[in-house]
Amino acid sequence: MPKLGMEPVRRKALIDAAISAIGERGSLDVTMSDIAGRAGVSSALAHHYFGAKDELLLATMRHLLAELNFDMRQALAAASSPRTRISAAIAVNFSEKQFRAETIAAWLAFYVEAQKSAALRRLLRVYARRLHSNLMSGLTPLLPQPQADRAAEAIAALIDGLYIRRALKNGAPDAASAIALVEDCLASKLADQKMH
Amino acid sequence: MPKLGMEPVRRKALIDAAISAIGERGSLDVTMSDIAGRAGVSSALAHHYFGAKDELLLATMRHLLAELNFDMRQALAAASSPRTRISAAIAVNFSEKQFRAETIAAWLAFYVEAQKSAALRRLLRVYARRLHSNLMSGLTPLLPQPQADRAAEAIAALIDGLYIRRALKNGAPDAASAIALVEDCLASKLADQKMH
DNA sequence: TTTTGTTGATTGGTCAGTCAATAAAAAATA
DNA sequence: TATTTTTTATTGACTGACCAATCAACAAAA
Repeated sequence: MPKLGMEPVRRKALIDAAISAIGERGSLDVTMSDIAGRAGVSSALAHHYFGAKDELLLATMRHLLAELNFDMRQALAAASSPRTRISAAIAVNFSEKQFRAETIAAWLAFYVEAQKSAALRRLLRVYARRLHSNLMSGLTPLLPQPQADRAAEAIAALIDGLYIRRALKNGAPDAASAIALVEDCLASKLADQKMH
Repeated sequence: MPKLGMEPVRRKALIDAAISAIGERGSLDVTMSDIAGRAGVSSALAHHYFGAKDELLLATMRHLLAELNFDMRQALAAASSPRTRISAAIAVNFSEKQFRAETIAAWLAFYVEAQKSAALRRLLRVYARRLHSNLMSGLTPLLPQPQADRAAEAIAALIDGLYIRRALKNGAPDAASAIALVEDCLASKLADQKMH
């Protein structure tokens, strides 16, 4: 039985600690010491494994993105029809794991930071493109191309908007009503199409 | 002719400088020196008039809010029917003056900061409530209460979402397509209602 | 004995906020 | 009007705190 090195363990712990710290503070200006402290190690060690703060933050964002992507694939795999694919793609963003004060705050903070960091901006664009294409895979069978495209755009904007607005409220996030709002908008668009 | 004191002049200049600095950097971590420098004064003077950085930032947010409010009143006054009131309330958010990279970045940064600062959070809630009620004044004559409420919620979230997504793109903001997207969503909802 | 893991101490830089000093304008006084 | 006094406007220089990043040293495994 090969003993694992400490590196992956520490990296994971530090990334988790970073999410927690960012979520609590609500922004990216958390100190390496704070993050390292939460992970139970010294700040020197965080530097040892990640080199610089930017890298740790970037890795953290990548982690968030990867988790969302994983959940998304899983949800889509379970959906059998185009219509359920759309709903699945929407629901993932408001799942128990994603739609938490901590995660929401982190996403938001990264959005802001993306204006400074080209690397982050690139990552967020990847996410945007993926969401769009996932939505499109369900929408194109139901709507003509231009409408489908516009619907996907609207849904994506709605999701981001609900995230940002959620950040202003206090108390536990209400995923159900958020989903209902998006679904309602989608239903309108689909019904609208059928009329003609 | 009473000579005006310098105070209001400096305050205005510093607030403008703050917006410019925040917009350029894309976040609130701008230095007092930077802001003061843009306004052509020393950082000591900025402290003299505003006391602390927080206060300057708060005043800046208040300024942004007041301007939006002013534009909104003007736009609503020119609208004669409920339907045009809704469109006016939407369009203001994407007007030449509001929907600029600089202003968008500042709004976004303030949203994030609001998670730390209760005072900012309160201000943003005022804005949210105002937008909601302005939208409702146009929506209630056209939709039953619960649908109107939901539509207002959706429109508000869409606007915020389009702001945040806009911040990720580069190049000039495309107000026209943003408005079209929101209007399209609204049209769907109104048509949807008529069907029943 | 080499590699891996870990830290305390240190450094260099940045920045908010303070303060004493100065200049300029206004008001009060002679 | 000419003068002193007070108020307003402004700054350079400084301080105290904080923090990312480095490094030499130590411990523990391999």
